[in-house]
Amino acid sequence: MASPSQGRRVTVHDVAARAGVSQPTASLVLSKHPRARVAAATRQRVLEAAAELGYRPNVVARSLQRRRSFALGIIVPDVRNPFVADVITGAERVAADAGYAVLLCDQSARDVLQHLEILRGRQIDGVLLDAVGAASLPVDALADLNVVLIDEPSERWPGVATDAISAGRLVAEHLLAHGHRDIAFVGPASDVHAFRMRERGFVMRLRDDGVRISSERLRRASATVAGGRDAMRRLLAQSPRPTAVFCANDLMAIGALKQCLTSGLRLPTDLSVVGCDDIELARYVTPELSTVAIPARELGARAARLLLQLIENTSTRAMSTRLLPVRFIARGSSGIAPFPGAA
Amino acid sequence: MASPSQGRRVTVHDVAARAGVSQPTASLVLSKHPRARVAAATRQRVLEAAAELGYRPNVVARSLQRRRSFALGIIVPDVRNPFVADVITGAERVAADAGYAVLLCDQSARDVLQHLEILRGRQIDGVLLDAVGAASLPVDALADLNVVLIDEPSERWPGVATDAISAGRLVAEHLLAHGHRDIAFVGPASDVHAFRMRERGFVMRLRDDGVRISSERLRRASATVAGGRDAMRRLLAQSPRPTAVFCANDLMAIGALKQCLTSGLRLPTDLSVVGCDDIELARYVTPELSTVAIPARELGARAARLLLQLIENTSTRAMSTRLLPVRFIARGSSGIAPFPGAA
DNA sequence: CCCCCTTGCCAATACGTATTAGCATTGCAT
DNA sequence: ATGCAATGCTAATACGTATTGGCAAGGGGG
Repeated sequence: MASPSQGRRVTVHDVAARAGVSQPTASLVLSKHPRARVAAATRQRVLEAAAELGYRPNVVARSLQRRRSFALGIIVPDVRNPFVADVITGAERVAADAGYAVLLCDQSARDVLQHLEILRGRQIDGVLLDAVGAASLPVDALADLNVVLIDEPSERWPGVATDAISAGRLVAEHLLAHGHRDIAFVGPASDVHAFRMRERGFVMRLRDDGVRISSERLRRASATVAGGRDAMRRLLAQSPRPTAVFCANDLMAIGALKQCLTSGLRLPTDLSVVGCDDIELARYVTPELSTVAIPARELGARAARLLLQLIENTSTRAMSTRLLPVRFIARGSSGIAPFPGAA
Repeated sequence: MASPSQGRRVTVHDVAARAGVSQPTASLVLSKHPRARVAAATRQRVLEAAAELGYRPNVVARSLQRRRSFALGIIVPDVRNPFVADVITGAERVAADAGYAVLLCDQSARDVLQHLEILRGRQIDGVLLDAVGAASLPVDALADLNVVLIDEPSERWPGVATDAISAGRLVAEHLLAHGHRDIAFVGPASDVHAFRMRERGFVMRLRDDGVRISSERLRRASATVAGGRDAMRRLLAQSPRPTAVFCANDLMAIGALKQCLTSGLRLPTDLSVVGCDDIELARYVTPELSTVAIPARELGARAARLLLQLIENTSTRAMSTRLLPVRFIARGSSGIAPFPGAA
């Protein structure tokens, strides 16, 4: 059994010695594909010795030799965003099942370029980039790295994304169908593709019906509850106020919704608020938040699978970024537009 | 400048060659304490060569030699819990500033023991265990590892914790002061210390005032919104129903609160609900959630700092688990007990 | 002027694993 | 018997860095 806590860990050499074979032979048995040229009896002895000594391979040494670390990095804007947490969960699960470790790289701790340098130094096998403005990175920032972009389609790197344009469009259609014409949008100023596309899909679909969003109604805010709250405060100070507001993610929407209640408005009677992501808590605010369901876990899981394929070169160079479908979910925070001139 | 993307990365040997010194000398300059015995001119040449070649040390090789990986593991129950995400954020920040990478180990991907084995194999320098029932682990599971327990005081391992007993007590005092006598508790069945202590502080303080929680009023549920919602559904099915409910964390409280609204109850008129953690969203549900503020970021940050001290042996064997203070926050979800017999 | 001590550098080795090339041994067909 | 291929193992080396011990050169005190 495992030796209690000897000062020194047990290595292949120890196993080899106990099994009465050379180190390479032990290594062959313990590391390689099972079809390696080793006699059955020998293999048996090595495996027994390893078990008896409680041998655990030293991944660091293995990494040095194989020039592979069996670890992935995942760079995210902020773990505290529930959507991001879901993506991470999906990715970590897949990575773990494949025997890979996950290095968490939060942009609130270091910026992207620093994270990338660190990951390079650690001989990381691949990197997942979630909602990083990859387009705005220096050209060679991702050079010679296995990279999968999450929610950011690109010609240059493979990725997995959601159908963000549709997300925006679905919200627009919902609001138009409920008679809204004076509509506001709240979104981050970032160059994150998913946010930009949600906005674009939204704006374009509205335009198709002759509805324009005035610059007053277009509010930039950080992608957090506080950001949504502040943006909504500004919107409510306008007269007349819009009859509907689309926030680019649920956190902002929840902040916006809260601000409405604080200001004494009733939802959806006085105003409709719609978010995007369908984080779990969207169902738990009052009124429940209308939103667009984005398969976050699935997104993370697929991204991780794609990255593993790239790493293991199983891929047929499948650079095609497939778009995961999204689905509008009508809940209580949105409804029929109030009679014009009510503000 | 950095070479674009040569097949081979630049090593100390390359730097040494370009600087016209031996590899050990280059290594000496590039790795060691600045007071190493190297002539100023030589050091200068090496540094220049390194800069010109864009040298980045290979952390894997360094780890093998130093038997240190400059990486920490953090084992958490679930990244998707906002409280946990906050802890992680605090810890990662400190780790990053000290040059350590963070391996995320979510129990939804692997169980604790597996994570620990993986971390061992990676020659991890230390492990943060957040809300893991460390007491229930096999005795030698943490042997020869640098470990800091988060929110789980122990004689055997150093840790950082919050004053969970006080958290429970404060809630009890709040409810008692508002005239509540028929009180329920919702908490997980887990052996996580913080949860147990919140419960104990709560129950004991109530008992001091002669208030007991009947077994009917003591609901076990998973520490999620869904768990809180279901538990509350059960409580509301009881007749009479309690006048106040304390949920062991905010997620459960938000679920419980939502269930009340769904059932047509008004808060806090008909029922008081109190949570614990003060996650950001507690302020954004309606009514706003009364809760106990727990300094999650600080918790993570301190834990990481303590762990780094252990690793670098700077510590004066400070095993004393200090309790971070907590603070009750009264918001709209709790108030004066309804007139007895209203249910 | 010699000795010793300091300073500055390098040769050799270690860390633990994986891989390559090659040496015996065996079995089989000629 | 003899050549040849397959089989089973090992010696040697590599991965990139850090460390140990020691060798030369220089400087100061006797």
